[in-house]
Amino acid sequence: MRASKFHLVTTREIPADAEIASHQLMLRAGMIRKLTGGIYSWTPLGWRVLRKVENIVREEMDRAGYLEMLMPAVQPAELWRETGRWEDFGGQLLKLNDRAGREYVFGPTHEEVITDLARNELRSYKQLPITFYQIQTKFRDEIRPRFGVMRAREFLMKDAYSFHIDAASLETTYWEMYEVYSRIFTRAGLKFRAVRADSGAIGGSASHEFHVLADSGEDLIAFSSASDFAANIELAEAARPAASRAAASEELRLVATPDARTIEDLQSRFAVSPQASVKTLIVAAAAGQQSNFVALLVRGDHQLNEFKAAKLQAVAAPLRFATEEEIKSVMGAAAGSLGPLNCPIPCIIDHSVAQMADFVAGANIDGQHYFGINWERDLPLPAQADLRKVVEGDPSPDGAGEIRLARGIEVGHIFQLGTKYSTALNAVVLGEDGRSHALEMGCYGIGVSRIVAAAIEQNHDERGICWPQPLAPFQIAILPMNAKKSYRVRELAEQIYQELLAAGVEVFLDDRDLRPGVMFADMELIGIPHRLVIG
RNA sequence: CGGGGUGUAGCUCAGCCUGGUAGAGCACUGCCUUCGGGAGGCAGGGGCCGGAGGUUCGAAUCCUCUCACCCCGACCA
Repeated sequence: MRASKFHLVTTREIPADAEIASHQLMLRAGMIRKLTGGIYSWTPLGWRVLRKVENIVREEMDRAGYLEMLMPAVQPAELWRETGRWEDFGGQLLKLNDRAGREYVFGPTHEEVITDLARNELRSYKQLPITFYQIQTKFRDEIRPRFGVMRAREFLMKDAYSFHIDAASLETTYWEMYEVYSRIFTRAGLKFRAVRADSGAIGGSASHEFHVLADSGEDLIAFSSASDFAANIELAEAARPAASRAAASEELRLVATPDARTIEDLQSRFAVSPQASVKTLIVAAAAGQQSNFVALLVRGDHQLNEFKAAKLQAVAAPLRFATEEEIKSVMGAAAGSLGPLNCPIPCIIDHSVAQMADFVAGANIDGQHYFGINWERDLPLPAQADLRKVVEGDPSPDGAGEIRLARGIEVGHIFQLGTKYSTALNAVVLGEDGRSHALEMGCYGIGVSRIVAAAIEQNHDERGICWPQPLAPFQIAILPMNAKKSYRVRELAEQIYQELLAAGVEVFLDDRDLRPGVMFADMELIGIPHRLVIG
């Protein structure tokens, strides 16, 4: 490719609305242009990179024997009503009407369409297992699109769906897909980690996420220093403390703590270590509970894991924190002076709180704390649960090594769906036993366009993008210096360009007759790994 | 959706408080000089100051409404 023919438009200025490195660099390099909120055009340069990712994904999927196809982006509402997701998918679903007023959705995912296809195509267990996939534009009406193509509303996704006669076959393909995904991210030159995950709105049982590791990642992942345990922090369980509770050594006493509203205040003004204090959080209770609110207690140095809390039977899902007014009227004291002693609503305490002795907590009286609280002596031990986020240094839940934390960008997610969609859509096949069986189903996604941004997040420096070689738009740039004045430079550049082209190398000839510094800066910005300077 | 912020040239931003001929740098066009790390000079092109309404002799500037975008939160590949 010749630069003069490639519409390369780079800028020095950082666009004001780009927050993270990948978004800034993609705009500065001229890879993408925003059309409107969360919707982007890919320029010829950006498209080359996107296609690199797409091809790696396609090659590995094909190699595993999965079958590429293409499904419609626009899907009839009836299908979504059949599975209940017309409502359940929520505001993210982009709903459309045609001229007759018929309702459609622009596909955010394709379980409905593929399962409809499967119920019409698949008749016998002999056709199974089978895995279909497509690489296609999806639309999810994100509440808050941000970071360019990292969290766009319209994006390119590889989605795959497998069908099985039984759960064992599903599990086999699931782990096979796990390996295929690992190969894909390895081939793309990315540092990544697979973690156990919540299956969320897609539904199903087992699920893993694949994260590209980057400090700017929106997700926190926890993994073991010694074993292969790895989980999204939402899911990572805190190991039950092994030690038994220390004996009480202090008297219970009420202490005036005016203006001490936070754990930090207690620490700085009353020399109470966060490990010896308890945080009390008031959340809405699930419908039908004896009280409208529940108090959740975690140790002062810990943080509530809102996902774990929302899963508790007694707690309303989604989680809702009580407002200041609600706290005041229910507890009789303001946040900052709350605690388990004389607590008018049910308490649920984290396992680590159950281990505490001689601890400090609010007295449910404004400006007062109890010091020297001991379970079973001063008050009965309430219900316990795993409530907190794991922290660095916790023992790994599988017993091997300790927890480390890292930031990641979710680029892939695999699910064992089971029969959720096949049952809803009545997709069955005949088994060896001559009976109908609901299809066991798995689904597997990769955010193709997100990978481009994630690769930049993980691989850039102050001068620009440093593509892993398999994703680079070109492998080598030829930069002739001052070519206008030297026919030798021009001829040599042209000759080498032709030779590399003939050899099948993706070569970029900068024939723009610019000053050297400009060429160097541009090539470094767009991240061409190799550079041949002719002078 | 809740909270905060911003809309002036393709980009980054001044100007607004205190109303009076719309600006700078980068980018773009032409010419000259320069030429191995984002050059310099000269001459140019480019704006319904987000939109609508109002106040005023006069509005980018003041007022009202509206739209768009960005940031923080819940959601996700």
